[in-house]
Amino acid sequence: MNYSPVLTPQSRHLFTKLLNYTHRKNIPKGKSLHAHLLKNGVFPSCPFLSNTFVNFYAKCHLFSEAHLAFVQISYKDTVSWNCLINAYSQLSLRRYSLLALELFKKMLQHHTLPNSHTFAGILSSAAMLEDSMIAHQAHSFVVKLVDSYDVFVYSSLLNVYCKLGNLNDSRKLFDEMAEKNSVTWATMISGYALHRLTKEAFCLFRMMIAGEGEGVNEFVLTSVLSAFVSPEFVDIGKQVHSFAIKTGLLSIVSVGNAVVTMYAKCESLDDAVRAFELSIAKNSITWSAMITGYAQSGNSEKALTLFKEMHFCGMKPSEYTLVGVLNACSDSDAIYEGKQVHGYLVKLGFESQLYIMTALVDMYAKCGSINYARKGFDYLLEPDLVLWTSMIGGYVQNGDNESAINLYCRMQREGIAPNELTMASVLKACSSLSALEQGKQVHTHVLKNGFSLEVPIGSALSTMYAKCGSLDDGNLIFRRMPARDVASWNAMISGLSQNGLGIAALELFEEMQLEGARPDYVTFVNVLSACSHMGLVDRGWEYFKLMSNKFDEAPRIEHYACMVDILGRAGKLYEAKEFIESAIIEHGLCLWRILLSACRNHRNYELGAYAGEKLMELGSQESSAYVLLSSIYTALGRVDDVERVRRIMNLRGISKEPGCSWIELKSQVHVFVVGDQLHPQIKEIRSRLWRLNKLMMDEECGSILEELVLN
DNA sequence: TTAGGGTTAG
Repeated sequence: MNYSPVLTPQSRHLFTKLLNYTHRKNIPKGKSLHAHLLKNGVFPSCPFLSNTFVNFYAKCHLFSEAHLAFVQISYKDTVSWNCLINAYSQLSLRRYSLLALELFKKMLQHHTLPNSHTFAGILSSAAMLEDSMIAHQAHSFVVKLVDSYDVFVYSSLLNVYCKLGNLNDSRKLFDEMAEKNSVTWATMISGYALHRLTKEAFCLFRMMIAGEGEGVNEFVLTSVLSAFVSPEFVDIGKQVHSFAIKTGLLSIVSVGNAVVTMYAKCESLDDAVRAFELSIAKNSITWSAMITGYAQSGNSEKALTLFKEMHFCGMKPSEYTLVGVLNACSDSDAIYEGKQVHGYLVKLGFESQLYIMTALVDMYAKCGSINYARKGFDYLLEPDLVLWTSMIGGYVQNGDNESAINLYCRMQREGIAPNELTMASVLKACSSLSALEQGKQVHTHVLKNGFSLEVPIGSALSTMYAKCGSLDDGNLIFRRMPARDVASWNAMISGLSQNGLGIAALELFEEMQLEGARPDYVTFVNVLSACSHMGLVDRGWEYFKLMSNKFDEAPRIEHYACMVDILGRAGKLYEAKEFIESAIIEHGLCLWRILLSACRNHRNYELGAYAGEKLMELGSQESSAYVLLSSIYTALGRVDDVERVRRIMNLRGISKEPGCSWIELKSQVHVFVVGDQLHPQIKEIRSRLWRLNKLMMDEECGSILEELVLN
């Protein structure tokens, strides 16, 4: 219906007032005016004013009142619908975007023709929901109904295609747009930034400033700065920073925040700190950006200190700040501080917030308090996929692989689709349990969900098969992976080595180098461990030296341990002792422990006693070391020393933990603890073991037998 | 003289 409003001077006065109340979100005054007009019967006859009231309530987020005012309009026009649709769209929240789309459908059912204002809102809801069907449908409407010069609608279209990842469509639209303004430029630049097309984003920014920088505002600057997320872009980031200083735009707080974030992401922490300190107007985002910057660069303590400072400055933390600081606690194993932050955020009423709960669960899991993590998980009635994945990953990190798999099964029963990280964690749980059947089932889920063999799924799958002893399957997956990261190589090398195929493991390491992949410290642990299993002393030395000479990797305790193991297994016990004593590394405990075992295996009790005494001197807490030492003294007939070792063990409160082992057969896990008789077939198993032992004895595998009997 | 688009912290 066409209606040309004719307002009396008095109505115009009231209307101006209402606009003012809407702008200021002055709810009491607006409501009182509404009541006044209703009482005097002025306004039902004037749709123009009615729409303005719908708009007033909607903009003040009083949606029930807005709806009431809306249904009371006898002749709803396009504007009446637009007021509600756009108020919902502007909230940028999923459920409100869905409501906006619902309203749009009803609008069409009521035969009300949408216009450019409608599409601006509908397209931003489609962008929020990343709904490509709605975007395309709206686009066809736009072509039919909207003037191609309408910069609002076309910027909105540009935005939705950017959010959907159709950057080529967006750019085509951008180039074809007859009229562009700063919003159009900012949208296109942020689209590139969002999809990590840094060069394209910067190129567009330069095109914009080549036109003498007209229209460059805080939105354009924050968009382009958000594209610089790794160290190689810090120089162009600095250029944009200088531009912001020259144009005076740096005084706008969002620009300052984007500069701090940019330097932090580019790992120029000093520059980030300087930008933070020079910020005149800091808001909660500025503090969050710096705290997160510290946390992500491993400076957890500084992150925590800054969080305290923020509190003293009277600045209230936002959910982002809290997530940042909780991550800092996780990374530095700061459970005490983490609990304090937990108490604080409960006080602030943030405990039901999903991202915060995810960070809390993550923090407790990483700090080893898996039960607290689970409590947090259970607190939220509707955990999202990230939270499920964090909890499952938390169990895996804490070695509770059964709980990880159980939770994954529950997640499936509840119909929640996993993502790559969920699958990788569950596969890791299967690997650790050597649960091949379970692992195969998870593999079918990987296929069903259509995940590709890229990292991390590909490497988790090949690791699972390799660790469960299915080396052919592991290798098949490994070879089919489109690209392999160092972890994938490591997993396969370690799988081969652990399954007695040391030579194949070393060949794979050579292949890795030929392909130009750079080994890391884990690779060398695997390679050295393969040498150890194969008894390859010279190659062991060769790789140990290669690590620092060619790859600039300083040997860590694990590598020293492998070398002691190599020498020990080969019976080069005195060479091993000298190696330990000349090692430039602290925490020699585990090195002496390995030597002690080697001495026991080679029956060199004198040197074994020397290693054992070193362990006691260093305060070893490992019960097996004391047990071994006392059995060596027993063999040497040194009864007093046996008694001394036992006394020290008691004094230090060290008791022997029972050994435990398990195997999965036909989807059932069989567990064995030293000395238990619980397994239904225990007699049969023991008798078979003794027969095996006898066979090995006949094959002169004396040391292996001794190991079996002693453990 | 009612209704519209884009940014920074997880």
